[in-house]
Amino acid sequence: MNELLYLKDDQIKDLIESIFYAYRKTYSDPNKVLKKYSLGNAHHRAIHLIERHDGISISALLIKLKITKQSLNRVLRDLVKNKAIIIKKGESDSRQRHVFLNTKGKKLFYEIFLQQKKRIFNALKDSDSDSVIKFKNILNKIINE
Amino acid sequence: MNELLYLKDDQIKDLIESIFYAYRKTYSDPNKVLKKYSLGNAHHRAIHLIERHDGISISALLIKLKITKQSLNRVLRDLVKNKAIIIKKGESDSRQRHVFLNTKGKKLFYEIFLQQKKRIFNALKDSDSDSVIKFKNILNKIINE
DNA sequence: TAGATATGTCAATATAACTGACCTAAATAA
DNA sequence: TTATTTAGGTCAGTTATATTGACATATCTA
Repeated sequence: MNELLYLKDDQIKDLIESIFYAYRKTYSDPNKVLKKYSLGNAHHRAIHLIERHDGISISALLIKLKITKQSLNRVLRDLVKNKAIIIKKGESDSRQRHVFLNTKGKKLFYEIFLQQKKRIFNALKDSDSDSVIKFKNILNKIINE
Repeated sequence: MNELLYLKDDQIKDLIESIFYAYRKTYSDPNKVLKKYSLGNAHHRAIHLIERHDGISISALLIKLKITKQSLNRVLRDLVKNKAIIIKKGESDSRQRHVFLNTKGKKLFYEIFLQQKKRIFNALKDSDSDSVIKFKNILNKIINE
């Protein structure tokens, strides 16, 4: 199958490199904001997931973040200290904890997100919806492969 | 401009999340291989760049990796110990060092690359070249934004 | 009631980065 | 030629983020 130009080894090497750069740039944009709040990338990823999944449980966070509960605990402790999140006992199952952004956390999330959004928005604004759909599609294929 | 569906905040949040997952998956595939050689992700990124830019200088590596020379030095020392690279003095400017993969390094690179290639190849093999071109295009726009 | 589940925590360690200070050798400009 | 800049190396200490392993506590379920 390697006869296709875009599937030659060198093209795939380039893509692998580009995926790294796209990740690094997208996730370093908010560093100044994070520093202002004395938070790091680990906190950023947690905040992102909590915003996307309001009331997410600890175990669900662990699965998405793929870190140990000891690591997650440090991150959540910092965020509680920072008054960015609140953790509530589950109602149906009180062993579970559900994590929510509070007002300060939401403000923080949007401050972070704004930095990242700029880059993505500017990259996409001149592309047609077909390009964007194909982009998402391939990204998802890479993830789910 | 926010009236376009694919540029709504939630869509952009999804994309930012997907970029992270695509990076994480692509770069965790070779972990078993790396562990076998007692190397980590830092070594992987260096090896990748050295393969792509044979004879690259220390300063060029520093710029691409965006790490300090103290960090890079540790990585290169490990790779020299591992007999994966050789470092030669520059001919025209003997202050400079040029880094090359040797036979063992090339073998190691391809072993690592094979793991990553599988994922990318399978993700792309059913896409037409137009999709792949658009994918690359947007990835590059994100990087160069 | 016994066992499984969800979570928390203590302690030690690893990895990969950082800052800051200082050093050598070689190239280049005054 | 001397002074300065450049390319790179190194010592020491620190930080961020993760790990493993052991153990504790509620709470749910069979």
